[in-house]
Amino acid sequence: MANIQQIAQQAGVSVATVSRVLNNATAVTPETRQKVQRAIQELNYQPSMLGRNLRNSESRLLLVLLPSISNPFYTEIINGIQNTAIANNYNILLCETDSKPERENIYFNMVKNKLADGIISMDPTVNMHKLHELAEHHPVVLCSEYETDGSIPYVTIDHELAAYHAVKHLIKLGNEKIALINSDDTFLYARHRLAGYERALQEFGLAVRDEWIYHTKELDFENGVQAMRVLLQLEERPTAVFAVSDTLAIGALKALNGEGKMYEPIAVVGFDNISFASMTNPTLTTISQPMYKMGCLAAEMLMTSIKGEKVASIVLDHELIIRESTMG
Amino acid sequence: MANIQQIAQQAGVSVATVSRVLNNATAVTPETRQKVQRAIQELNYQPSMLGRNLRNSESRLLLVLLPSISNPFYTEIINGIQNTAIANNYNILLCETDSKPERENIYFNMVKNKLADGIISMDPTVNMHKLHELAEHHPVVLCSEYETDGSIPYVTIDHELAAYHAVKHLIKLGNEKIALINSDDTFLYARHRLAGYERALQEFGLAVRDEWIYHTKELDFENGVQAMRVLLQLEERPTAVFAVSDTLAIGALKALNGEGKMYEPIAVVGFDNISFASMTNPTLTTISQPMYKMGCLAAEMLMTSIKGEKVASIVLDHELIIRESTMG
DNA sequence: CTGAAAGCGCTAACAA
DNA sequence: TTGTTAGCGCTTTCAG
Repeated sequence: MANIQQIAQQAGVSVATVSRVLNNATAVTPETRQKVQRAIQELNYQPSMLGRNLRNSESRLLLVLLPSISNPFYTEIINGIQNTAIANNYNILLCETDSKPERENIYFNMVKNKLADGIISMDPTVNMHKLHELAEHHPVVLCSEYETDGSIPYVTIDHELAAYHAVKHLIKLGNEKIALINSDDTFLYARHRLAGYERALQEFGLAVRDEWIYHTKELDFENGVQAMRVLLQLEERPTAVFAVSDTLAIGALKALNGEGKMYEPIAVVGFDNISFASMTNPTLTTISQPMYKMGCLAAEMLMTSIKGEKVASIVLDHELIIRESTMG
Repeated sequence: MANIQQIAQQAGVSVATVSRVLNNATAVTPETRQKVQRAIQELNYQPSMLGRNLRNSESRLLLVLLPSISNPFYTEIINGIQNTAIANNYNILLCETDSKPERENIYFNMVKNKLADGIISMDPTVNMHKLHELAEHHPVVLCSEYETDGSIPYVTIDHELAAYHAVKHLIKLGNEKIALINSDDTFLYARHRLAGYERALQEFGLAVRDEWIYHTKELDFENGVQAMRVLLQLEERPTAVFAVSDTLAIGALKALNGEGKMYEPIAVVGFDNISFASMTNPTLTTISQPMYKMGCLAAEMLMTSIKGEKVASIVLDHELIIRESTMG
């Protein structure tokens, strides 16, 4: 692979001139430009980003941290991030942490090392302490995650309100025994959704019973199946379930299609509106987050932050999508 | 962020010595090492990958090209790639092309530019001509894709044989009218699966009818719904369907749960064994590819190729997973 | 065992 | 308008 020296030689100019043509910064005579461009053609030259980045100390690469790409929730967000980044001549790097601190570290170091210009974290399992440390000297944005007290800018929805709406919908349908399939409540979103669930129940004078609140370790389908099975065993069975993730809700539907068949139907509401949610039987009522938009905004915020400007956090609206799983 | 100079100064040694400590290549006196390590601690130093990479002209980054992360088929493969890469001190960069040539180009350039050391392509829509051009001078591996005549090493299963097994299973169940929901047959895997479908039918003296072969543009659920609807309209309705992707098959099941209810049940076989496949109603019979292993092997092959060694292509075994969708 | 210095490919300040 | 040159942060040869 040719370098800028060879192009200069081939074109009979200096490397500075080649660089000028490359970045069309200052004026170059049309003839000179021609000569250089021909040389570039002939040697099939591609400027080395490594050299350029080292010199400019920027990489135009954005890191996107997520626990796992297996949750389809992230798909649309990533689309938004990617389109926005590319439109601004940035590229993104998808980084799966698998919730492992070592991996997280690798990616944090890439930012510290200038191998990437900034980071968008969508990982609820992230080490917030380390992230704050990183954020002191490097651009960081939280997407769909946030910290109330935090100094790191975020884009999210109001999880408490969304959960409240979901549960209120179930109450309006006449349900009085409503279970919650929640994830690990070390996560802020889990605590907020729990709060929304409780607020809705209390507002309508309904009982909040511990045995109706199930915590899962992860968000896979199987966890939802498991949770629903336990709820079905209860002496006092709930008549409706709010799951904090579509993947869990779909697992719950699966359990209802199996052992649940012998009981009265149970209404289910999920969260995220993943594409599979309209493929299940019954189709799934769920909360839709503006995922694409969240991604776009997160990318914009990060790029603004890279420019050295301050950015403000954003809270977006959600929407309740009513489908068959709450239609009896 | 401190650089190697400052560490050298702080420790009262030369930059060369700092570099030696960093890479513990040649011997350094314990005391000197101590001094340097203390300086590194004090200044919270991280060596710049940019500088290091430029000097070594390697990045220890592997690019993984895929059309879209929305197809869950890729999830496990990526896991395999990532685990293998990290175990060998490499990192991966997930690159969604969205089947757009411009994006493809961006990523190819990253390799040409030495911003990445090699590329694993899982994108059936990739421009093979350009990929070959890239492969002349840079390490490239195909995963789950391949070219018969190609000079690029690949890891895959035998798509023709797998399709043959899937269709044979349907025939053994007594089906004589078997439809195929295929993707765009500009893709090699689509042509191979078609060939397997035809071979099975012919072997049992069954008709291959054009109207039973449906081509979809993409692999989303909706395309499967659409395809099944069309097949249900047919005067001579098939009694079984083989879809070349679980996403399509799940869409087909959806259609069968809807308008298909009025007809006799239709058996369905998918392809890939994505995690959703056991969540549908009925659960989906499908071909399972050893995805995790494919990912591991692809990564190993690429790293071998980066070392400058030759690598041979690999064909792995598949497996038929029988579930409810072919159990009447 | 350690240090001085060259150089990876590029950009930009300065000079001509 | 164009060329010369320093330097981004690092590794590695070559001397000492």
